[in-house]
Amino acid sequence: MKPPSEKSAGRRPSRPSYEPLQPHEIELADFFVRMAGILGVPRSVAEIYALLYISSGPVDFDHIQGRLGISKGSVSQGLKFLRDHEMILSVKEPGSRRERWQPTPSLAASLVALLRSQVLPALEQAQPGLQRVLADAQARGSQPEVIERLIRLNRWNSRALELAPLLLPPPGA
Amino acid sequence: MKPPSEKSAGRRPSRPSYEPLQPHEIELADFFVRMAGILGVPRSVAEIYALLYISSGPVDFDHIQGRLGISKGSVSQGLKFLRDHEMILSVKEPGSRRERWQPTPSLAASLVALLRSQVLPALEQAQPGLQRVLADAQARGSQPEVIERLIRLNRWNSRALELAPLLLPPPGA
DNA sequence: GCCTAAGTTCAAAAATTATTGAAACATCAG
DNA sequence: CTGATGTTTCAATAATTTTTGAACTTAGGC
Repeated sequence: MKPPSEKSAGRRPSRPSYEPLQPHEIELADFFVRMAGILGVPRSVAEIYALLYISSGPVDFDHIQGRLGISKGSVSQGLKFLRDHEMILSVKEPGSRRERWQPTPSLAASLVALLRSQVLPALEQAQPGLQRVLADAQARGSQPEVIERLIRLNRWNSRALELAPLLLPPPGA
Repeated sequence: MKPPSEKSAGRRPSRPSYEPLQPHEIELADFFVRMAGILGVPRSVAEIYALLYISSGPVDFDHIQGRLGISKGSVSQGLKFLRDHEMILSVKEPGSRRERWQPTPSLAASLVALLRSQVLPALEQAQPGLQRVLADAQARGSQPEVIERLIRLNRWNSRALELAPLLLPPPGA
């Protein structure tokens, strides 16, 4: 059913063969997967983050692929996502091209950044449109109730855009 | 290309034929669709909400189906979702079985409720698991760094659960 | 109490999103 | 330079989610 003697043996590990996640690691991964799901972040990305989160010290590409049992492509894309959202950091070793990854210090900051990156563009892009919708409704003499709703929506949008930069400035700070 | 005289004519509208969304309505719908997308709420649900939001007075089932050009099933499921999350209210007319729908007064409250309904169950279910993961890590003498992370994660979870009821009490208030 | 309008359900189809893996690319140790 | 290692890309496939529509249920007007 499976090729014998996968783990021990003093041979050079040309294809190292990684252990699958342990029960306690799976538990944590499930938690991250669920939370990520709420924001539409794919399972594989959450699993990668969970693995880094519960590992002592930085983890490299092949370990991630091996322990999670996912493809190179998924690992690459998952790391890209986490990198882009500043949720992980790479630690370069001296004599090796290999990158090793660990979570950024603050999960809270990571989450805020992630939310920002999803919500802000939507708010920004919507701004002119929403104003137009309101003007339109006023021009065509819609019911006061509708006008009132649209005014509130515009106010919300503006306030959110004003507040956003305070939450976490885009570059450094 | 299209059957002539769809709109006027004094005939009884046995199959009323509804207008598709106007440009300004589409604009608003797009906004809601994008925002909903962030939380994984389907397009059709967001569209229904947008239609109610921009309409003067309550809207009935057939209007929703007609104006959005979607199936009965989608309308039914969409309304169920919005009902379940207390985002819409029905207004019953006297001599008719037909229900007519309008948004609840506060979109803000609706959003908070929606978030709650997604996040809370995840936090609650995770609680014992996360505690177990931490205990496990301590038992097996993991790196202090990992232990520290897991402690913070547990604290977060607990605090979120404590704070949640304050945000919006489940029944009335 | 029927009978029909109003709405729901749910299995199948369509649409969307995530994952894979092979080929292309980039980088740096030698 | 060069070659092998480490990573990315992306078209194809797999998995998941959403929508449809026809059959079913329910409620209330007559």
